[in-house]
Amino acid sequence: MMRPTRNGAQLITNTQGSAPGTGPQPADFTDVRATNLAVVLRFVRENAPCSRADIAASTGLNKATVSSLVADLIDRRLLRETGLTENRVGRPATMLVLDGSPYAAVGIEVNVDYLTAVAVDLKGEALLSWRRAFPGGSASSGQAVAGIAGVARRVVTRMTKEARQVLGLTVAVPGLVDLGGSVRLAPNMGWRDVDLAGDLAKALRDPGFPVLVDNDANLGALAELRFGPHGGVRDLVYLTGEIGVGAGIVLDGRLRRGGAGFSGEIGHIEIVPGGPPCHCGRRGCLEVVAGLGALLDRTVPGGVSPAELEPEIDEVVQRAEAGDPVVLDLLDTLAGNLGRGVGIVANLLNPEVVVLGGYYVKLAPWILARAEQEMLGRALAPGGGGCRLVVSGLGYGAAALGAAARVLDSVDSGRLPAPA
Amino acid sequence: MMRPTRNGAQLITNTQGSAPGTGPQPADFTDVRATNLAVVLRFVRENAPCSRADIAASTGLNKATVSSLVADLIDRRLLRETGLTENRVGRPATMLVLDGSPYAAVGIEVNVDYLTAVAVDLKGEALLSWRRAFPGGSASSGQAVAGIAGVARRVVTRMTKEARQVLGLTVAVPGLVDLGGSVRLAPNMGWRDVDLAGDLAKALRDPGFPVLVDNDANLGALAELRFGPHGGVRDLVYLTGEIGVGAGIVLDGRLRRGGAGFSGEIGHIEIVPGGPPCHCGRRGCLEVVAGLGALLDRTVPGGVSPAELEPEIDEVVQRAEAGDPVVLDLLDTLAGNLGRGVGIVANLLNPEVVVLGGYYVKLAPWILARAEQEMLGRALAPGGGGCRLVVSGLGYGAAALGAAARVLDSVDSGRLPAPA
DNA sequence: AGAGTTAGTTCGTCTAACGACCAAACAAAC
DNA sequence: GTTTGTTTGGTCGTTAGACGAACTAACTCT
Repeated sequence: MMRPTRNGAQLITNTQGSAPGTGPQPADFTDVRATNLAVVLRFVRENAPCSRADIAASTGLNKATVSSLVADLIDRRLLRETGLTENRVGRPATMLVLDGSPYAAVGIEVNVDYLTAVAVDLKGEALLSWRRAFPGGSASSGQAVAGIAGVARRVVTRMTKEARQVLGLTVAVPGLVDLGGSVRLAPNMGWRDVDLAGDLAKALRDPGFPVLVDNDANLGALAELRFGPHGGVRDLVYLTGEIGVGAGIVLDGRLRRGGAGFSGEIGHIEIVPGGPPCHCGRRGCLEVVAGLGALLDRTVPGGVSPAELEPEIDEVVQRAEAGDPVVLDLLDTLAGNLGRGVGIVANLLNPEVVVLGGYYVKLAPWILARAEQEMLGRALAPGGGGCRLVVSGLGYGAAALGAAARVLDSVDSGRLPAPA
Repeated sequence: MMRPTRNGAQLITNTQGSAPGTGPQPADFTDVRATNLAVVLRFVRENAPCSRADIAASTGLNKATVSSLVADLIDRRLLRETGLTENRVGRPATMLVLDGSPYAAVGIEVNVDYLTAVAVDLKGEALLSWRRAFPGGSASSGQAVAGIAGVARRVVTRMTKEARQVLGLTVAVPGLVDLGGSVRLAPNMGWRDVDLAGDLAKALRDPGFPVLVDNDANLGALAELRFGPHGGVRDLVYLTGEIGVGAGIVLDGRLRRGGAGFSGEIGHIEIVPGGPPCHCGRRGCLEVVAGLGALLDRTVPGGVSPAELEPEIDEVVQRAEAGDPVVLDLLDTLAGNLGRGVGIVANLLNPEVVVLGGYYVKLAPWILARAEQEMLGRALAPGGGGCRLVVSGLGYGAAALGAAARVLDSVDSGRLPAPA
């Protein structure tokens, strides 16, 4: 059997908050070990249950090496042996699966009116999913930090009761988050320059696990990458459909945050020159012509209150289902503008998939086709360069799920818990 | 002294045309060696002349390891020892520099009317720079391949005469190039689905070095990254200013080509809805409102002929220098539209630098300030998220230079020539 | 001359991948 | 049942190569 080719390889580092410009890191044996442990872990995640022999055959690693790596992963309680295979020629194989019981990854999504917390095990299966009211828009950032920390503590104690070790906590915030986990600007929350990652770590008093903060669209993209139906996709853009619109950009399999961490601000791209004014001070931003604010302003009497977005969207859906021509027309216009934004993304980034998330999911029946058609008509590459426009199937907690996925990603890329 | 932190590391592969979806590659000792050889090579490139001790101190590698790695690189004729240091306390250091003499990297830039070939040594210093007329727009793709191959052969024999081994050849093409080096669409050249990389390799009959093809904007970005004055920048966008406008996108230190290789098609983003028609069939594309066609159509009687772009631009420059209000007004409008395009890039990708290349360089005195102001006014992040708009200093052969740089990049990332 | 300082090499240690071999455990053929 | 073949997974010795410590070399300064 042919061994998979070993190409020229290069080491990359993947930490939030590591000193920039330190240049390329040299490699030593521990890096090889970490890489191979991660390779085996990911293989089992994607092919469980599987045997050591399967791993060796598929990855090209030596059988002896695989045995050693698997033993290490079992020591660290990341893998578990299950039963043997039966009714096959030859010695039966002992099957391996991810051990779901000892660990938890926690994600919290902060929003204007509510707060979602999820915990998942190594397999990505949900352990808990809480959603509660949260006066994010009206509270001070200090109060908000206290509130988030409170929820985080409750999740952690719950996990501890289940005898699980928390591997990490990531918080999703709708706004500009820099690479150190500071929230530079979150207009809807009324935040500016809040060191959320630092403050949370302080509030949790040496939690023993990393606390990270990231943009909600970025984490939505990670959620799609891990939990969505996009097998093997390496280039994906996720769009949040809320009052604001944000993009999470994955290229070559990893989030691309830009120089300062502020990539994905598609909501303030000018789509309609001289169009309606945006709260950001400009006009015709994607957000005001394809966000939900514009839609609800014209369908809901008395304007939009962020705290009651969901029932208002539901009303729009009902009226659309009933065939209300005013609503259908507004949705069509929104879809057209959204498609223009997606067209820009397709031309500039050539992703394989653009995923619509947030409230766009509920509106999909009336906007997806038009938006896709608009995108395809605007992309220079024939057929949009292979770009598909699809709807997220992850529901509301997508960013929270992505926040947990970010913790799992750091495990997958070599940051393993120590053996017992 | 503190040793640089070793973060979790992950192996990535970096070949054009490697089978997709093969998953993460496991690492072995040869990968460690290749990585560290590349680390030393890059360090010397950036810090030459330097001693073994310098390398060890800065990279964190052990002195003994550095000695071994340097010996290997000298065997491969990539490094060379120069004189000793003098007048310093302690034993004098033997200084190391890149060995410029044994190798050459070749880049060829194909254009509608001309063809640029450059060869550089390991240091990136130019060995030759040819520019000759080339009936690209009017010839069949077969004739074009023959023409390019002819130039390539002449460059190779010239290099061979200088006792240099050619490490690789990259060809820059203005158009959509897929990940296998096929030109899918090059409107200005009149090409569609030309397997340029394959055809060239065939025409050169087993050349003994890799032949790659890439988009001109992508390679322009690589040229800026390597030869431009942007030390340490990891997120950069390069804009070609020709009749068409293209973008090369570098995020996290590497080109991001998108799912099919078609990223960077900024020229056909709609900037002015309902604006002037573009040859692509749409209206108001960036290319028609900020490309050179629009400018020249209105300043040069009788329209634009691609073959005579340069003198026509020179005339525009002269009239601008003379204060011609019509020209100044047109340039201001162009700058405004360009700035809107750059604003989109800044919002979506948050690069540290956007570099204007091509003929934008000549026009910079009249467009740079306005375009930057427009971009800054459109970026959501304060101060454009740190994004600067600058002018390329590389001159016309930028894409050809970038094509050669791509060859050097593959060396830098571990694809070293074998020892003698 | 001797002390101090810095550069680079040598040597032994250690990690971890690899190849070859082997025992265990089964199915199928006899 | 016995034998044969197949597959799994482990053991053992080899090997690549990074690392640390000790050592030698070559200079400056006093």
